[in-house]
Amino acid sequence: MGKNIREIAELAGVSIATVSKVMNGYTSVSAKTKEKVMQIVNDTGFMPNSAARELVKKRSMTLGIFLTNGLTHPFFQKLLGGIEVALKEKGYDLIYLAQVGWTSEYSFVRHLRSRNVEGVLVFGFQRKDLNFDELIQAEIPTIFIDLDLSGPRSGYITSENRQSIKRAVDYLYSLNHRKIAFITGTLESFAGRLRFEAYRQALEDLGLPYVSEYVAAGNWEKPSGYAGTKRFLALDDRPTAILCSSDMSAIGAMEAVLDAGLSVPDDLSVIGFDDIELSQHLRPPLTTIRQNTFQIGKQAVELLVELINNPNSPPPAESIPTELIIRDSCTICRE
Amino acid sequence: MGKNIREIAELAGVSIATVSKVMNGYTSVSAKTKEKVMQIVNDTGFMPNSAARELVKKRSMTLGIFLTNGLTHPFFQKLLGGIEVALKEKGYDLIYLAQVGWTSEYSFVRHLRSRNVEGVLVFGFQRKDLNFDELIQAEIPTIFIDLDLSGPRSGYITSENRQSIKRAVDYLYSLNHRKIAFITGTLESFAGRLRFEAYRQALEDLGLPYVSEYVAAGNWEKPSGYAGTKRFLALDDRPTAILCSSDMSAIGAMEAVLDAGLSVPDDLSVIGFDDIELSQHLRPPLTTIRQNTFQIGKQAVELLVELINNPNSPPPAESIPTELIIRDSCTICRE
DNA sequence: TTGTAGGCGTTATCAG
DNA sequence: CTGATAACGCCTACAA
Repeated sequence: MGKNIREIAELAGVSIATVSKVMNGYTSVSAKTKEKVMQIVNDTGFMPNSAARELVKKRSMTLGIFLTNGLTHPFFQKLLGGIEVALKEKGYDLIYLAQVGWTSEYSFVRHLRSRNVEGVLVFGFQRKDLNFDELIQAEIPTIFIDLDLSGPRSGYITSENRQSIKRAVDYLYSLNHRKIAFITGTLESFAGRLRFEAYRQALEDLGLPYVSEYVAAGNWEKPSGYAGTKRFLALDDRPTAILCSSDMSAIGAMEAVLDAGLSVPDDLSVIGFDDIELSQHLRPPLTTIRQNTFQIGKQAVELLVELINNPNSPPPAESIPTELIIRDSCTICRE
Repeated sequence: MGKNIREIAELAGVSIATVSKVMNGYTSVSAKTKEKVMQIVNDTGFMPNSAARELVKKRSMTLGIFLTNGLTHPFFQKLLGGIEVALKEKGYDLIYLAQVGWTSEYSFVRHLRSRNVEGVLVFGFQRKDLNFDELIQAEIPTIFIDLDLSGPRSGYITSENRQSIKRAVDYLYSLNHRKIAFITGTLESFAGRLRFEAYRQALEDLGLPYVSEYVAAGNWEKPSGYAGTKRFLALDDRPTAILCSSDMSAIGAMEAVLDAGLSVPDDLSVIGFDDIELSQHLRPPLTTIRQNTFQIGKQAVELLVELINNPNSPPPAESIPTELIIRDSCTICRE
């Protein structure tokens, strides 16, 4: 069934070395022998055993992926799409290690090494989730997605959070809003912190006061948006717009407004962050900041491969631009 | 950095054979040497090179996965949860072969073999999509998910479509509905056909007539649900409930009802199939049939491993029960 | 242009 | 109980 290089060599009437040369595209093979070998190779469907090749070449053409389990967020889907495309381009396969657990005796890093994984993609984690030091210190090329970690052989990639938030605040401002509330994401996360900081900064840039009542701590999820908004609505001096750190929390915000007998956008404008599939189907369709998730995935792989091939390339720290998608959840403030 | 077995042997002052024996849990090693070796192993973080091991043992402890839309498949994430658990249990890793299309010169099967993949999970395909014969005939252990294909070394696993649909129809019936419309999934697909058949059967079981105007051919997607429902609404004798083959088409159905100035569930009850994340956030929250995706993933791996380890185990054909999640999109029919 | 042979890191057989 | 040593399938100097 599984033929090996020796059998191919025999069938073609040449030596093993010659077959190997043909398979690896060496030029020092006469056209005639090359053709003869290829003939056999195609007939038999021969393909070199990757384990054997790995052993001698010390390259597995395999990238590892390490993600939080159970994350069904649409964000990850698109990310994977981008990863896949780049994988094809670069000729790598992707292995998912059913880790025995990060801390166990057989650590993740050991597993990676044992599998000869050339590089790793990490996403869905927050800084405090795990001790990534071991991975970084192992100097296995690594790209963290949405997590600002780096080391001699690792770096990160993320959406341009700062600019995005600023643009959204500016947009609201241009719509005459002056009382802009904010619902944070998880503040333990890189993106959550950054977006919050950016909100404060954007306010300051516009000469708007920072009002702590206008900020609600959230966790990306819908209920936190709902709860925060409810609190905003109970204020004497209500905000006129709410900027949310995620679409899901924006959806919660919209529901809270609705449940209070008010309208989006007439009584309150709402902006989300992500542009998940659902957002365009909402009523009203949600104005939001679209992350170029596909691009993030694609570049993550490209950066990783660069890191692999170039041992002294500096730790990457890439930001991917976002886009403000204007739909119908914001309107001019008439106050 | 990456120590090999020889260095471990030297450090421990034993032969490589002994180290190997310790690593593989042989009993023919004295407690003392074993301890000494383990000491070094733990200190150095040594783990045998899997490529070398693979070469001699002819087992890669690797399972492959093959998905329709690649990594982007919507259910992949959910499936992965279950897969991961079983993977851990069984000690396998999962590899995604990105560098190859099904039809290319270097076929999928060749890649699988070259990578020494022990078994494959196939997901998201319809029968006509590809010629799976090559895979089946290659006798590489395979589990098809939601596709009723099998061979000497392959079988399938799926949700219990029949029962699920029957339960939904019965539920509608218990709510006094007698005119129950149906939006099909792609009829080329295994699940699509089965669900449709089950709908007819359920009607018959209840002594309800089959009305062809109450059936719209869909393709799982939202627009097909929208279009079908629009047609239903134009009927003189409108149905009072719509059973959809997927949540997405149910969402389309709900929108069509809304756009017609009617209400769900007061004017029309709607049921979906899948219980995607989005469904609980709809207004009204969608009553739907939840697939136990986790369990499917988990069992798929378990069946596969069984197939791998037991060459003459019969082709599996497993059905995983579903659950009717009752939310607010159905109500009692007052006609 | 072709072939020979050593070595990649392990496991497994078989003597000691 | 321990240790040589021959595979495993392939790549790559080096020799012919």
